[in-house]
Amino acid sequence: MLSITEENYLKALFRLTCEEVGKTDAGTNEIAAQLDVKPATASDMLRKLKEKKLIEYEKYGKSMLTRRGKKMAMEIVRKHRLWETFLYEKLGFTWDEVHEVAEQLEHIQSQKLIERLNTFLGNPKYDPHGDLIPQADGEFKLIEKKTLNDIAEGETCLVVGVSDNSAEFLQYVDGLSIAIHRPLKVVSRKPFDAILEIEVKGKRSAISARLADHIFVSREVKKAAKM
Amino acid sequence: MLSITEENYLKALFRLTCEEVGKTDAGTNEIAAQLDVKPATASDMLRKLKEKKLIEYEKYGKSMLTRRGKKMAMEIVRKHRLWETFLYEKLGFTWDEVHEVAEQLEHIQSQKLIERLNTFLGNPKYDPHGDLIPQADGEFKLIEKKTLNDIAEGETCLVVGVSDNSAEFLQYVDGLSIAIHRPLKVVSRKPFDAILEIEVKGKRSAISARLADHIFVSREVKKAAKM
DNA sequence: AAGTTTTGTTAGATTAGTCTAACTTTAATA
DNA sequence: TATTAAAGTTAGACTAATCTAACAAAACTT
Repeated sequence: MLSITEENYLKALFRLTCEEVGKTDAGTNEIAAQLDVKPATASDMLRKLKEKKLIEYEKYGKSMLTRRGKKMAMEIVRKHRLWETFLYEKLGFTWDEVHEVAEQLEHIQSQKLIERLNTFLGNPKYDPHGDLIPQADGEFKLIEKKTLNDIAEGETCLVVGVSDNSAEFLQYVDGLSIAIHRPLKVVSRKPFDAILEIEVKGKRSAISARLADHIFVSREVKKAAKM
Repeated sequence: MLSITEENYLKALFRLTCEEVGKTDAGTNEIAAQLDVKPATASDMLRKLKEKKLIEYEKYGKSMLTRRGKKMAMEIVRKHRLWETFLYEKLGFTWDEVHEVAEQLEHIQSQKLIERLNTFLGNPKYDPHGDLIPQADGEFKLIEKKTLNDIAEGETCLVVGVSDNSAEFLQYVDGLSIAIHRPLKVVSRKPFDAILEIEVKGKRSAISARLADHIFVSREVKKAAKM
């Protein structure tokens, strides 16, 4: 049985090294920053996780999850996202409120609970942020993420997620009516000052390219149906 | 903000000193036993809780909650029982399974979560064990508990709760078809060997007076309707 | 009332997770 | 390549919660 702290290290490693295509390992400082602890603390814990064969790690080297560590990390991420879905769908929490509470709920130990919750929610595939929920059998499809910056002028896309889960950011995008599974049109872009003009639900706003980089989108929407 | 351990001490004190009429304070050994720690450990923590003005305690004396400590303890008990109700009502957990998981869920910190959960469950008054759920405003009606041993031969009563939440006990009473809000008839009793013959849902069983002491019952049921 | 048992406390050790400060290794750059 | 900067580690200290062992106080019991 892992401690809550150990679970958090595995989750951080999963986010940093597995979730996106291309990434494979993470440095100690990067891991420490993700968990908001000092590098010394992370260094120590990485040594312990290596002992437990949950990560691959050599002194002064980068870290990555072992098969076993990845499996456990995905179970935690699965719990986190199922709880987020519960809070959003059943208790009416908003997009930006769910993360903080799910950070606590994800550590509840009960196999039965999580499977019942999954059934209760109707086997959801995505959480309220549009992130894929790992399945009980360990299945998890990696998605090549495309951001708002990849969308050409005049094109409409579908928002599928965000890469910044801070309450500040989530509230900000909510203020622009940006939401999961909602179409978004890139009206125009000014590359040199890096500002995009966008339209969501008939409402136009400006967004910086730096922020647009945190908004993941999927396929173009040819017929901007219910905008 | 209290630690999980501190919350558990407050909850133990609430159970031992507040929940039933008559009880007002608890000894160190009793508290240690409730929490499954050594008396030395409890002694130390009682000193700390006194520092924080959550309990009244003097060296070598008995302990009781202060007004502030009691309020916090009741919030934890409220959370515990709301989660038990959720697990039972919404996720189909059985009577004897809910306690263990609720022990973890009760420590989740989110005012909003617990109020939304309460609404979602339709403002329940009792948990699946028949125990009263403390209300958000701090209201909590003490109930004079009457046990199966207080019921005369030939009389029928209504089961309202149990005082032993161990999985073993809950499974045992479940095996006798004893359940909350279900009528139970005391067919006969043999005072000297302390065995009661009871009838639930037309099924007769024998139960020792020692175990009967852990089964709380309410008013007699004159017409044993749907037995 | 004296002795014994029960109850409760104190002291010192242990573990997990964190920190700071000092040090080492690796990478970047002039 | 020599120096500097960045990244990472080690050592030592701290806190919270626990334990065991030894001690002290209170409560029974003749």
